[in-house]
Amino acid sequence: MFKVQFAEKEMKFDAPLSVFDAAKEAELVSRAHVAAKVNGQVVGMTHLLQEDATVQLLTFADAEGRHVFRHTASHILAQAVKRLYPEVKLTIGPAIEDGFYYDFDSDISFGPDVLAAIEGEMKKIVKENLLIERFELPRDEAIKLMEEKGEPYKVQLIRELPDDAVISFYKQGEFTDLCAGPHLFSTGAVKAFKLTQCTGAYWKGDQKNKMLQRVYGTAFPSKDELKAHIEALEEARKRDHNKIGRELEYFTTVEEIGQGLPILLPKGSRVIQTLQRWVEDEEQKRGYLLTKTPLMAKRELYKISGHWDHYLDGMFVLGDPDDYTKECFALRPMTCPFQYQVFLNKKRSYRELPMRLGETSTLFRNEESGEMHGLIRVRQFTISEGHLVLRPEQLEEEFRGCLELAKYCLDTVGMLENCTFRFSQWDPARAGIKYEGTPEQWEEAQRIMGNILDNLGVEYTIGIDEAAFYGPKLDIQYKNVFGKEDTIVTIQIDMLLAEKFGMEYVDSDGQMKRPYIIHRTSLGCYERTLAYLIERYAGALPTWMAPVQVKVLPIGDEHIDYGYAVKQKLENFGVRVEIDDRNETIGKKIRNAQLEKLPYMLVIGDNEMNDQTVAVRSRKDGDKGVMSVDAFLSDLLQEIAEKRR
RNA sequence: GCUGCUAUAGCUCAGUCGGUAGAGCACGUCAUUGGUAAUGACGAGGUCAUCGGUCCGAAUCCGAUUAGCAGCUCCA
Repeated sequence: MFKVQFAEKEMKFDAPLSVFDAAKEAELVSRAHVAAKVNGQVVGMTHLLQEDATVQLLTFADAEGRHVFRHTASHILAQAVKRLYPEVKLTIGPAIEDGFYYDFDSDISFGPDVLAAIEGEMKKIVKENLLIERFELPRDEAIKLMEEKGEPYKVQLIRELPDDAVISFYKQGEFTDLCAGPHLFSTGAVKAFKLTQCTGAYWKGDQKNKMLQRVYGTAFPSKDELKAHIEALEEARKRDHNKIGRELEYFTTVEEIGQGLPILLPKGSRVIQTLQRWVEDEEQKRGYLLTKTPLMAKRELYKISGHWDHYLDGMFVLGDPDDYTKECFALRPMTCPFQYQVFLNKKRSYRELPMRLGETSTLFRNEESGEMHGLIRVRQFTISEGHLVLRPEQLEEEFRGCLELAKYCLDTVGMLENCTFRFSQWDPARAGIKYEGTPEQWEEAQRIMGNILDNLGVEYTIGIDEAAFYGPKLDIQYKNVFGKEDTIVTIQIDMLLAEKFGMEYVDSDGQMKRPYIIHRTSLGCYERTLAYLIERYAGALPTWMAPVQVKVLPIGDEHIDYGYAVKQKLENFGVRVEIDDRNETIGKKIRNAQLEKLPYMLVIGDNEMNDQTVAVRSRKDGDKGVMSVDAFLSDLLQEIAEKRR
């Protein structure tokens, strides 16, 4: 006799039975249940219960349930591929955030026609409603089975499993795959799926390995859900900054200038200027000292910092890096060693610390050709860079200040709610290769940072092997419309560079001490931020940062002079105004202004000119009625000052 | 850098079987003087990304390069 505790009720059983049967006995099971959690572990509905257990039934609405569902979809994909192309070798095929993929080693490339054929075969497999059975094998038999099936990658995976690993397989019809599972009960549940694309991906994610063919897909329990998902995806892609940023004339690129070197057009430049002035003012309020340091330096500087050894490939070098009979310069890929010179300018006292240095800093990084993406990944960019030189006891307080500033900036522009935090740590396996310093230094810095993050109540994930070569980071991450994540803000503790540059201060006891350094950004890279803002607001930026805030639309020629007078008045208060004095109908002018997504239109005709008023139309709410210029201006300035979203 | 896709007017895109290029928008001129998402007429605009090859003939087929897109890898 054993007890099974469901959320709703407790059941007692005499003989072992499956989760499905137990749930059936309890009258809890429905078609929607795709898997279960037994004592916290996700299992399939066929999992055998034979002792006391807590069982939570999972549906597609649960993240774990979705995962199981889509993992089965990936097996259906693999089965279809093997039916159509038996010579293709299987590798791995997990569920991911919005779907699943499977990597194949194949000589033929999976173009649209091939994907359509595979989808057709998958439909058949779903219709066949094959039962999915789990079985386990000892290692040698598992290897033998996969060798017989001609799956060398699977053999390799089995060989790499730890000694105590359970080696399980899942079989559906003629198809058997090495897999930890769990899976659905049968293939019939995968009612709606779509293969979305095929791309290359390295075996085991390593550039040195063979490139495989990765087929991406997504799956849902119903066609309606699939359709809704695809529509939502299309909707998101309409916000793609790379598309509307060009259409709305924020930026462009020119073949002759080169990859990763966008031209910021007047609108994009104005937004960045607005953000930059605001961030610089905000930093000034928070005690930052402004610096302006060179964009390049001799190779010797980067040798001291370690960049020459660690990141030469990523730098633009002017001259022959190996010819020591001549000077060799390199454009800067970061600001640290330049800004440190400010501290090093004279002997420093503990009384001067914390020293907060800020700079709107342009950097150059020679990214590989396939890495560039619109304004998000570029070769030249400008960041709100800063370095804080600290006494050790100031570290936590100053780290808090940096985090507060970053959160304030991200919140003000409306991005904070979609940010995630990543505690980026080193990988001891790459000590001495990617990372400098001793394990003791790393453990110390990571311990301090972990404590600070915990004390501040920051919810974070841990990213192993994501640290800088000189220390751990708190990276604030943001996703673009394709779901791809990049760092927008970073706060880093550096325990190495101060030593390399011989930075020290005279402490209260007269002893020379080594300072801690925080590297940080307030709003990150302006180009990247602009890209995310365009996507966040679908091009309709909040009034305070909109490149054009107001457009004056005179109805006829006789209203143009008054229009210019209104424009002038607003401009006197710093408002960014344009006037559309073309010989076009008012309908046309409104349409154009609406498509430009600017916040306010002021329509002026006889009535407004005679009464010294404006007819206000907002992009959001349409016609807002007639009001005096002063009343409009006063509301507008209020909105801008509050940085209303 | 790797895998796949793409490149025709400023923009969005047609262009059939290989026979020397077309629309809408934008732009210019003229007419029109208007009231909350497109007034009308006319006009100008292209070495079909670049270079090379096949062919009597290439926007079209092939190759390379450059640039753009998605993914992988990378991201101080």
